[in-house]
Amino acid sequence: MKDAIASNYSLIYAVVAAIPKGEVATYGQVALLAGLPGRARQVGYALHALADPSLPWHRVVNAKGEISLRSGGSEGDRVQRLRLEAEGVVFDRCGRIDLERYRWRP
DNA sequence: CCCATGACTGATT
DNA sequence: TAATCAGCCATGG
Repeated sequence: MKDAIASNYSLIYAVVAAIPKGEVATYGQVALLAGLPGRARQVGYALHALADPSLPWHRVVNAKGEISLRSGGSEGDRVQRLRLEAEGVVFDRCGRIDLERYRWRP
């Protein structure tokens, strides 16, 4: 899977990198902006394959405004929340984000 | 080529 | 608000 940069992933990464600090975007949102409407799943797949710490992937959450847990039992989910809180994003008691308030609107 | 899996979404109940 | 169902498609075996 070395051809990741040769696929639409580049576009996905570009969109993720364009998310303003303190805001979040859903997978569907990223997919749409990346020119892949309805392919939210592939966006998640792309992020799963990603391993770039300089990319603000933590600003990408699912449609419910929750942190998507990934396989592997990584600590990523925990880090994601901490990073978002560090940017001013507030989680409710259920660990969810108010999308109406923090959702990125380009 | 076929099959199973997956950081998902949206409508419906 | 939460749970369920069906649809989406790239990736790997």
